[in-house]
Amino acid sequence: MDRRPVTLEEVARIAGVSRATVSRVVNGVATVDGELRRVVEKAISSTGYTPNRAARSLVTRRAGAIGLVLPDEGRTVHDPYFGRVVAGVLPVIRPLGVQLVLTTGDHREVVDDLRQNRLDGVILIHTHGADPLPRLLIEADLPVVLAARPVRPMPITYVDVDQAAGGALAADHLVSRGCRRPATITGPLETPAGQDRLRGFREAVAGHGLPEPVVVEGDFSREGGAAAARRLADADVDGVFIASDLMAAGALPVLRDHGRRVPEDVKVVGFDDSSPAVECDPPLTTVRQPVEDMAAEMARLLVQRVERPDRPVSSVVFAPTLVVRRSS
Amino acid sequence: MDRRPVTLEEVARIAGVSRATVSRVVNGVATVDGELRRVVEKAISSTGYTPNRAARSLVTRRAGAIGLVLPDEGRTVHDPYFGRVVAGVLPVIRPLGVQLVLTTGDHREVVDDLRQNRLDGVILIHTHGADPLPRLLIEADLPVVLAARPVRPMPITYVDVDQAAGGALAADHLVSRGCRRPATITGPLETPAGQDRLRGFREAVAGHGLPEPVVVEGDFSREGGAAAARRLADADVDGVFIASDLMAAGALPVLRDHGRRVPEDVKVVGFDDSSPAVECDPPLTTVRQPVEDMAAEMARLLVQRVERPDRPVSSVVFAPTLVVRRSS
DNA sequence: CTGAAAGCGCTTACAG
DNA sequence: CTGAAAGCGCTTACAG
Repeated sequence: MDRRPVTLEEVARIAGVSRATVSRVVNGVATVDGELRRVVEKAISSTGYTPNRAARSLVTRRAGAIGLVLPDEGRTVHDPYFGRVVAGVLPVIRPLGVQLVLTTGDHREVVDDLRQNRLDGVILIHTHGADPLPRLLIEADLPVVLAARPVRPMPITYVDVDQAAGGALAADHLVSRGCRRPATITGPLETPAGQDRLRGFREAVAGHGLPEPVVVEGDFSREGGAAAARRLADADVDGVFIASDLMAAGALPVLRDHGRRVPEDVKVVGFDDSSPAVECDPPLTTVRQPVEDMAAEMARLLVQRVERPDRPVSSVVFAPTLVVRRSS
Repeated sequence: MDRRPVTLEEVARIAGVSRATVSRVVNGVATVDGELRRVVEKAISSTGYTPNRAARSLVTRRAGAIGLVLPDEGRTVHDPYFGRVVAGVLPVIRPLGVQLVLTTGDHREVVDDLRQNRLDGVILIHTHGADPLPRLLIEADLPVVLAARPVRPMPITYVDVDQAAGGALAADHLVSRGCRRPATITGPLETPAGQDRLRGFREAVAGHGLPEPVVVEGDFSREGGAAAARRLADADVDGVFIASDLMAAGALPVLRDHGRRVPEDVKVVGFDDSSPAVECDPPLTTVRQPVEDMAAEMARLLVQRVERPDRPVSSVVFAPTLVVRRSS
């Protein structure tokens, strides 16, 4: 049994043409004569030929692979968000013959992999303000796409959800449910997501002619949500927009302990539609990001960037949706 | 600014030796003269040389990459288990210069990737009994490691937790907490995990001189757990081993609705130590698999298999541990 | 122990 | 439009 895969050489011999011609057909070069093309295509399918990517890589200096950079901390890998990103990226790149490589956020390694053509570009998820990697990559002019708007403005391609629109969605929903005395537990206010969700919520509340909402700053963590809820438990509010499901999961038991029933006394809307949203009691109404779609778009933008590095950077912002459950 | 990475050629010129010699030093061939080796090493570090993997791949017929095969269903990607696997594999293969490629379970693609040297081997997680992929890979003699013992015995390398020992751990704990009338909600009894957890639990219960436990078959799902709990709610039992946290999360509200307090009236032990275990009310005592360690071992076994395909297949079984929380 | 040389399987100017 | 040929950057028999 022959373990050696079919090569271009063999296809060429069978089709009675040169290797160059087969190569052109494989790569879809338009100038090949129609009849010849047909002969070659038949030879390809009869042999089951697939190009050897190492050989191709060697001459094109393309890896045929993009990287998904995880934070150094294993922490975020556990996040279901991560799986949704993968589910969005894969269907876009597989048909292109591009592989998805998982890599940790070690800066040297990422830059090295890119420089040495082991990776054609990278998708960065969960970068924080202090992370120097985005700027490093921009300065080296290496293809990169961020999964969120960077903390400080920079000439980089990113894909994000319209955070402010998400806050507004929450406000509109609470109002439609009869809330008149709104409050919010925000994310960390030094992050774009924290700021924008608050701004959107505030503006929509004002748009409904309601009083300025009570604002307590949180930190996106379960404990942070619980702490913020303690400060809110005795306030005169009847609806709370909590800027992450995880914080909401921390807040719910606190509200209950203070005798505030959800949704009867106070309605709650979260953000993310992550697993805590479903596992909470009651299950959370929440703002959902179309993560799979966003990830697919990141993959498309990255591939585009790899193929046409000269193109100007462009970013894309997606609209969030509301998932209604029993907490409101 | 020169974007071209340093090549073997340049290092050889700088060190005043042939390319072959540099190659030998890079690959740790022992026969190189000590002095020469030092000169070459200096040239390497002064230039920051890293081998071009496409070129190397082309001649060695090794991809320098292994695949992590996800189930076709995007479903399981969302599982935190997946992230723990990645966190375990990466530290093992990075130092070896091996990449981790994510791929879906399409059989043709997996076999093709392996045959065409785009992947040196694959790790299969979440395969079920009907999945033909493991057998396909064995028959083609392609390197593969399973994340669990296969449903039907086959000559394949796998890494698993000692499921029976996990069941015994649960039994011992319940008994030590004073339970005398045990019950269990099992996994699907056609799976090895379902069978073994039950067997281990039963044997340990018998070993303590207690009566045969009440057994209700479940299916590892939340709803299945709830359904099984309804059949158990009015039984005369004071301790339940539930073979997955997810089922336990479904069972807990049912028990509560039937007026059975956890842990006062009935103690509960789950399995997996997954996120539902923490998010349950009360949080679950549960059997934990050392997933990161197991994943690291899978990576090691796979790399070994790639390097020495002749070696006999061996598998590894890890011991589970008990995580005690408030449900017991 | 070391080097000259062949060759891995492609792509791509360059002629024609 | 097509082919002959060079070349991508390595590894590895093969001599010496």
